[in-house]
Amino acid sequence: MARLTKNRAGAWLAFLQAHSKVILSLEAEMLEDQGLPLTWFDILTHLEIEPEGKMRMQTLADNILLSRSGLTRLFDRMAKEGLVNREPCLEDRRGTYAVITPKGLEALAKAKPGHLRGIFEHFLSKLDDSDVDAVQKALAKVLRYDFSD
Amino acid sequence: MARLTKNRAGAWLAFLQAHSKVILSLEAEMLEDQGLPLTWFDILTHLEIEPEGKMRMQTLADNILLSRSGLTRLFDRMAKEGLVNREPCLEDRRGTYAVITPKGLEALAKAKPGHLRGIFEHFLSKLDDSDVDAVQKALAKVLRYDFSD
DNA sequence: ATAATATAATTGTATATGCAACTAATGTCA
DNA sequence: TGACATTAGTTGCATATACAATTATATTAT
Repeated sequence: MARLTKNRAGAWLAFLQAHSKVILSLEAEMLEDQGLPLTWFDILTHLEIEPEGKMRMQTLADNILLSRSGLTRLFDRMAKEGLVNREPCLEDRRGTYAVITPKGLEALAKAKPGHLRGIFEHFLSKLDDSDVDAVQKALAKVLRYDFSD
Repeated sequence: MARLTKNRAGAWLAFLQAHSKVILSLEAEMLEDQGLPLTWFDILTHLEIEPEGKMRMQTLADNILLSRSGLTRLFDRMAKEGLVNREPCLEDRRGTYAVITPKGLEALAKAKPGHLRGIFEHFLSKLDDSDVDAVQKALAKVLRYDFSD
């Protein structure tokens, strides 16, 4: 294992702290301005990009990194607000589709611009183009699947 | 507001996903190998670096980004395991010091090498020196306090 | 074809966390 | 100095999440 130099420790700390700072801001703003928890926004976003606005529960849970039971409850809460709905899955009758409703699409459309503005305000606007490229390139390596894992 | 180019979106997504991936791995390993939740490790680390191994509850809560009530309960759980203790604060009798115990120091010392190894394995080892510098520099800008906020 | 196994989603239960209310101590200002 | 506001910490209550068990359906092996 290589040495933990000052630069490496600095990069790691900056990574942790920057994430906390930015996410806390975005969460607070989303809740304040739209009355939506960020997880709700996340779900709506994932459903919207699907061709028919629907996705299997399991896949959705994987996408947002939540346990299946966690998703079940979260989804219940969102359904109670009319933002999403369950639909039986005909191909596999064990399964359920998570579907975004018109009201969900509307809430998402309303929330998106502010969220995007927040991402700029708290993150992107602080970086010049070369920073953006460097961060993207470096963190893509972190994400890359590695056989030695 | 500037345009959301493909590169910018990519950097933002990589940032989110890299953080999730790395933190989930580190959390799982810490719990698996040491029986410590990562938040516990965090608390112990913050206390250890204090001159006398102690810190006011409020300050500690701020440092680990937890509500005061959240810390009260978390600290109770850790105290029940003997890793930390409360001490009255003589200068301000409303206050309480959070103190790390010998057992806490021991647990921390035992857990540190593995955690460090994890940070290398999941994050630092994927980056070359120029990545490290670039990430550190870019994310330091994100953290910088900005008067236009 | 059928028995054994695996998978999708939900539910029971335990844990973790935040907000608001509360208590005790401190600070302030008129 | 003494009433009022502020601060530190804890507790009651509501919410969010995970793990294990459960139910219903699908897949596999013989």
